[in-house]
This record gives sequence, structure tokens and C-alpha cells, in this order.
Amino acid sequence: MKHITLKDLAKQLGLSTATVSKALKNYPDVSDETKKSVQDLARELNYEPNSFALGLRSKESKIIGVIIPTMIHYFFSSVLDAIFKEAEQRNYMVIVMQSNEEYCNEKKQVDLLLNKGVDGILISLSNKTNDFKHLQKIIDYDIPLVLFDKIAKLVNCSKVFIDDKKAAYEAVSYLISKGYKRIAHFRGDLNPQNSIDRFLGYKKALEDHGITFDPSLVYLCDNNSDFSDGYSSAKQILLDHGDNVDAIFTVNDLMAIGAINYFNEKGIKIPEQIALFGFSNWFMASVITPSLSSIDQNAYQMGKKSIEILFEEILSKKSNKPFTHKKIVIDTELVIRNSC
Amino acid sequence: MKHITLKDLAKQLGLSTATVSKALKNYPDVSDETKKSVQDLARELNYEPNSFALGLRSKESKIIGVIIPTMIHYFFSSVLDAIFKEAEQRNYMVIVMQSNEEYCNEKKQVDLLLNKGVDGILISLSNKTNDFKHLQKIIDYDIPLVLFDKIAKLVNCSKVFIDDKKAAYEAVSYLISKGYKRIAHFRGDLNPQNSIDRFLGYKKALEDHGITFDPSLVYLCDNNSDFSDGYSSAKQILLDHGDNVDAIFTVNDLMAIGAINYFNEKGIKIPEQIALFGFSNWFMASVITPSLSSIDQNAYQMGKKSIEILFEEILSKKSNKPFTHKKIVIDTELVIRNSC
DNA sequence: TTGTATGCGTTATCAC
DNA sequence: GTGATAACGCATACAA
Repeated sequence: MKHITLKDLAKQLGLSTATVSKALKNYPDVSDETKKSVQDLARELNYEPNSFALGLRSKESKIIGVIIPTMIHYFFSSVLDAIFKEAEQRNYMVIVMQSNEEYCNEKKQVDLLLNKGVDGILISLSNKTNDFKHLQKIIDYDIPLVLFDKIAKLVNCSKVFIDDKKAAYEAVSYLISKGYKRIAHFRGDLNPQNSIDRFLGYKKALEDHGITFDPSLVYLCDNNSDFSDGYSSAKQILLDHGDNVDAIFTVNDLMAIGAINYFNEKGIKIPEQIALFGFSNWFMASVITPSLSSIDQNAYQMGKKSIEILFEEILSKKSNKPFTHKKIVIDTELVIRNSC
Repeated sequence: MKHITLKDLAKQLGLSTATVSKALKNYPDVSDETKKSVQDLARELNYEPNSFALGLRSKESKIIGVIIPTMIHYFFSSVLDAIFKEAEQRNYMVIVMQSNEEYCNEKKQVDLLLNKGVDGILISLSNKTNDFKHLQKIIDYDIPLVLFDKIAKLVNCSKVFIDDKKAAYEAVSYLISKGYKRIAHFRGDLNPQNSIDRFLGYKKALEDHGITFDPSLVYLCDNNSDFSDGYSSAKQILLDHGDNVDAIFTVNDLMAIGAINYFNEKGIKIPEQIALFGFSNWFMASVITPSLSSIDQNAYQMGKKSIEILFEEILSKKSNKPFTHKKIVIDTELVIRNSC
């Protein structure tokens, strides 16, 4: 079976393709009679305009591109879920690519998307990205761009993110309010802003509450900041500090869960002997034992806002209206459970 | 900044677009000299052929479409991970759509993908799909189609799946071998084949080991077969059977984890008072307490195989070779942990 | 060895 | 009210 074209319709009706095209778009200068016959036949034969031809003429693809570090991540799945739903409502399709936390992949993927003629791009930067020429290229090509979650402050585009420093500050303040004093931090990679900000929030909360910051309580997890990092850091911190540490604030839930597993194995009581506070509020946090206190990042909201802004910019561009980039801060929420 | 076209190159070099086009594709009938000058300039200006024009001529989009029930699912994320990696290697891009377990979404999405001119389609069917006209349409349009995981036996295309019945049989047989006798089953939706097959495997294992099948031990979870289903069914089974049940085989891990949570809350010892066996081997299964025995579905392998077959068919079609559809059964594996 | 002409499917401009 | 024509960017058959 082949796709029906304007030509097919025109031939069957003894009209020109020009008239058929105009009839389908309800142009005023076509008689109602021809309009009806054209539209009826088009419906009957399930005519759909060829998207390549459309693209060639209009430069519009009705596709938006999304680049994320990784797919297998509760946070990003949730963001994508929102993006898909919003895109679909607007009759847009979504091309997804994974950078796998590699700058060179991200760069190549940007080129591919630009070449494919996507109408807009959403990116959550890889941890290794600290050169932004590829993002500038998107802007130079005049393609709307929105950065979310892992953003670059210096790039001139819209951004959707959370206040990592504030969220971390609140979490650590909560721990302090519960009486914990020797609070460690399992921090993430040195590079990404999130990781830096969460560390800064941790540090500031200590200082504001009169607790001296002790660098030896900060553990750098530069692998993947994943389960095994949490597990091994938990082991290490006991070797280093014994019971002279009473709580750990981790840069993400996975590390907290790794730590919980280690402590559970060793029969160390949570939160009595050591308390834990995660970050991201993965589904998992609610079902492990003990359930993990965490910071909800509102992933769905982040995805929704990101694509909403992207579409605003796409529409502005289409109608040649000016557009001022937005910076949206998504609210976070402390979710207190049994780990502290 | 604008995209460079053949015309731009031609103008700058004082050549025709035809010659430039041929030079770029290394045609034998272009002088080495012009070839070099063209290729040098193309590289310098970062020329990339316009993908709409390419599509319009060749009918190839270099895009494949994937429809899955939902994004937020460890299994599907892992499948997508594999699909992305394999597609990228072949310079293909991937459009992803979620059916949200709704037939009408799935149908609409198929139409969108066909209209977009994708070169191939991968689908894991929604639980509610039991009409396959939309799939037939793909076949009629001569677009390669591979069904994976949630397949339809009657549709004439390649399929990649696991042997659900066998896997369930093995899990339940394992429970029996450990001495459990009153083994319940939390089953999934009545419609999808997976759910049916897992139930049949459960039943057959009982019968083959001389345990009478007791229908009152089968709980139908027709909501989403998710965490809360597991939790509430766990509650119900205790009301119905008290301690006259010693193990539960669940249709997926989420339901098992829901049940574990209920039993943990009530202080019911796992596996001493009741054992559990899940299905899918989500990451979560390894980190909850107690860790959950499950069946690993080899999601990555399933994604990889699916797209490999899809590309085989795409290539065959391109070179007008015949292609016989394949049925690939992905091996599953029992992963025994502390819940039984 | 290079250039001209055509078509892919659509739409906009301009004749008729 | 309708139709011929050109253009979007590319590749190719064919002419020079």
C-alpha cells in the first residue's frame, strides 16, 4: 500500500493539485462544491500530507529533540513522561538521545538533531560537559533551546531547574533540628553544578546552625554516585569515624540506599545509630526498609514546564515575536520518612 | 546562521549542483581535482545534506519509532537503553511514544509514525490491545515491524519475547522444591498474553508436582498490577487464608514489593511465615529488605535483539531481498535472594 | 569531465 | 474559481 498524495486526489477528481491543496486548507477562493468533494475524498482515502515535503517547504519538522544523560533513572523517566504527554497534545513527536554522561556524545547528538531539522531542543547536560560551543551552535541556528535540571548558567537560553542549594540546606537543617550533630555528606561528581550546590547547601546549613564544617566528613563519589558508591562509602565512613558520625546527607537516593544496605547488613540501626537523608525521592525510597527521607524534585513538573517554555519559544519564533528567555525554579519538597 | 546547501557550495566553487553532489559521493566521473576542492569546502563549511530533501527523494527517514506502554518502568527503560545504543551505532534516531496502556493511543501513534515516514517500528503492545488492524496497516505499508515483550501471536511479523510460562513454571517449581505447598499467585490483567502465560506456568508447576490447584489462591490484580495492588492483595490474602498460605508468586516485582511492605508492617516474617517470588528482577528487588527472588528478563538483550532484527529487515527491504520473520525467545534466569 | 533537466510532494504566486 | 509554474534541496538520467 502506498501513501496517497495530492496528485492522486487531483487525478481522481479531475482537478489540479493546486486546487486540491487549497480546498483542503479551506482557502476562500475555492468553490464550496469542490471543497466538499475534495475533503470527502481525502477523508475516504485517509490522505495525510507527506511530512518530508512539508518539512522541505516549511522548515518545520514537528519534532523536538531531547538529550538526557541516561534513560535508566527514575527522575529522567518521569521528566520524559511529562515531555511525551505535552508533546503529544500539541501533535509533536519526540526524539530521545542519551549522552551517557559523555560530552562528545552530547555534542554529536546536538549536530544530529540540528541536521534533522527539529523545531526545538531540550537538554539536561552530562556531568562532563563544561564546554558549551555545541549549545551556542543551537542558538546560532535559531533553534529554541531549554536546559533543564543540569543546566549551564552561562548559556543564553531558557532554563528550568531546582534550587539545589536551598533544598540541601533544608534537608540538613531538618537533620540538625532533630538533634544530629556529626552530619556527613556523600557528595557527587565535582563538575556538575547540582553536586556543587548541594554541597554548598549542606555546608551553609551547618554553619548557620553553629556546627563547624568538618571536611573529613565529606566523601567524594566520583564514580557514578550510584548504589555501590553509597555502599562502599558507608563502609569507609565507619572505618574512618566509627560512631563519631550520626547522620549522612547523600547527593542522591541511590547512594543513600547503598548505605542503608551496608548498615542493614552490619546490623547498624537506622536512624538510632546513624540517620540518612537522600535526594530525588525515587519511588524506591518509599519502599525500602527503613523508608528513606528525601527531597522530592517534582520531576513531572520539571518536564512539563520545560516543554511548555520550549513551545512558547517555538510559537514566538513562528510568529516573529520576540521572546525573552525564562528561568523557572521548580519547588522541591522535603519528604520525611523513617530514616531520620 | 543557515544550513549550507549544495547550491551554496556550487556557487562558491563556480560549479553546478550536480557536480558538487557527485563529487561529495565520490562518483568516478568527477575529476580528482574538483572532488578535492568540493570536499574540502564541504568540510570547511560543515555541509550536511538536508534531511527533508533526502527523505523526499529516498523515502528514508533514518528514524525508527518505538511504542511502549510506559516510560516509568525499569524494564522498559532498560529496553530503550539498548535500542538507543544500537540505533545510534547505525546513525539512526529514535522517536519514542507511550501508549499508557491504551489501545486508542497506540493506534493513533502508529498512524503518526507511518506518516512521519519512519523506516521501522518497534512495539510492545498495551494490555488493552486485542485488535490488530493498526499493526496490519504497518505491514500493508511495507514498513518493517518487530513486536517485543507484549506481542500478538497472530500478527505476521518478527517477535522477540520470553517464555513466560516456562519462567513462571521454574519459579514455582523452585518454591515447591524449597518445601512450600500452599503457593498463591497474584496475577496480572486478564488480557495480556504475558499475564496468562505466567498464570499457566504457575498452574502447571503445581500440577506437575502433585499439588492441587486452588483457584481461591489466585488474586486478580486488574488495576495496574502495581505496588498498591500488591499491598492490598497481601492484606486480603491474610484475611482469606490466615496462615494457610506459605508463599506467593507475583506477576511482577512491584506487586511483590507491595506485599513485602505490608508483611513488614505487620511484622510477618519473610520467608519464615510467607515466602515471595517476583518477576522481572527490577533493580529494586536487590535492595529491599528482604531482597526479593525474581526472574530476570534480560531487558537489555531483548531491546538489542529487537532492533537488530528490525535493522535486518530494513536492510533486506532496501536491497529487495526477501526476509523471513523471526521469533526470538530471550532466555530468562532465576535470581534467588532472601525472600524464599 | 561537467552541466542541464527532472522529479520527489507540497504550497504560494500569478495567470487565466 | 481554477490551473500552470516555481521553489524548497537533493540525486540521477541524460546531454554536451
